[in-house]
Amino acid sequence: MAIRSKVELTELLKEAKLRITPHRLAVLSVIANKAEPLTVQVIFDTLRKKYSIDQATIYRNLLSLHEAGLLRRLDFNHGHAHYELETGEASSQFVCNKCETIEKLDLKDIDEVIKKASKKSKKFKTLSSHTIEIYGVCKQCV
Amino acid sequence: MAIRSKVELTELLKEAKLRITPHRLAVLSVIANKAEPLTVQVIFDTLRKKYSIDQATIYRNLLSLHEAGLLRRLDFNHGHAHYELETGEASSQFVCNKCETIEKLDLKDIDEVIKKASKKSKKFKTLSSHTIEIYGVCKQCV
DNA sequence: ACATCTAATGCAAGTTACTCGCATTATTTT
DNA sequence: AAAATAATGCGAGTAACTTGCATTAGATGT
Repeated sequence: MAIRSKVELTELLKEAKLRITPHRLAVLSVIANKAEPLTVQVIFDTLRKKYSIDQATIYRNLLSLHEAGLLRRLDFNHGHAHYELETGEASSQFVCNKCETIEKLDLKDIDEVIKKASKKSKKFKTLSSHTIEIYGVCKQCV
Repeated sequence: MAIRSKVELTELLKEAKLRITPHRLAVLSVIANKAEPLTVQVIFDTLRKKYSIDQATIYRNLLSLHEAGLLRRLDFNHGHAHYELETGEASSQFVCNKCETIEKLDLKDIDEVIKKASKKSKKFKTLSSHTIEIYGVCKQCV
C-alpha cells in the first residue's frame, strides 16, 4: 500500500463531499499509511501524541469516512473494530484466535470467484466491499 | 444444512469433551437447525419460550462451543455477534450495510484459493475457519 | 449406587467499546 | 463578511458482553 500524501487524501475527502478538517485528515492519514488494519485505540494513541483530540471525534470521523466508502471496517472477534483504507479490492487476512496477530493476504483469484457468485444473488444488487477472514492459530501461539 | 437430532448433537459434545447439559444442548440445537447465522438475542428469545435460562448461561455456552470448534462466530458490523455451526468449509455471505439482511452464499471454488494462499503464510500454520463477508446494499434498501 | 470432584447455572454487579446531547467552534456557501 | 451547516469537546449514557460468588448438576472412581 502506497503512502498517501495529505494532498491526495484531501482530494479523496473532497470527492466524498466531506468537510476537510484537520482531525478528519489526521484520522484518514494514520490509517492510509499503515498496511495493516488499525484499532481505534492505536489511532487514538497515535494522534494524541501530536494533536489534542477527543475519542468521540475519532469515532465520529471513522463513521463518516466509513459511510463515505473511504474506510473499511473489520472485526476479528477481538472485541473492537479495525479500520483500513477501502481499496475496492477484496481485503483478506489471517487472524490468530489466541493473540491478535493479523497477516494480510494477497488473494488475486478471489475477485473473480466473488463476482461470479454475486451474479446469482436474488437479494443483492450493489456490492461494495469484500472481506475474507481466515481464522487459525499463529506459530507464536501454537 | 441438515437438521441435527439431539442424539447427533450430544455426540458432538462428547467428542469435544464438553459436559452435556440441557442448556448447552439447547443452545447448540437452536443454532444447528437454522441455515442462517443467529444473533444472541434470537437464541435467547427462542430458548426463553421453552426453558428458564439466563443470558449469562447462553453467553458462556456460546463461548465454550466456539472454543471447542463447534460454532463459528461472525460479525457483520451490526454491533452484535452472530453464530452458526462450524462446518469446516468456508462460510460466505452477503451482508446489507443498511438493514441486517444476510444471504448465505455457496462459493465452491473458494476453498482451493484459500488453501493455495495459506501455504505461502510465514506466520500461520494451522487454519480452522474461513469467513467471507461481502458488503453491499440489498434490493429492499436501495 | 454413592461419594467426590469439577464444571455449569442464576443472579446481580461490573466492564468496555461505542454513542449521544448540547454548547461552542470551524468550515463551506452565498 | 454573514449565514448556514457540520465538526468538536466534554460529560453522560447505552448495549453487548463478562465476572464473582453461592448453589446445583454432570462426570468419574470405587
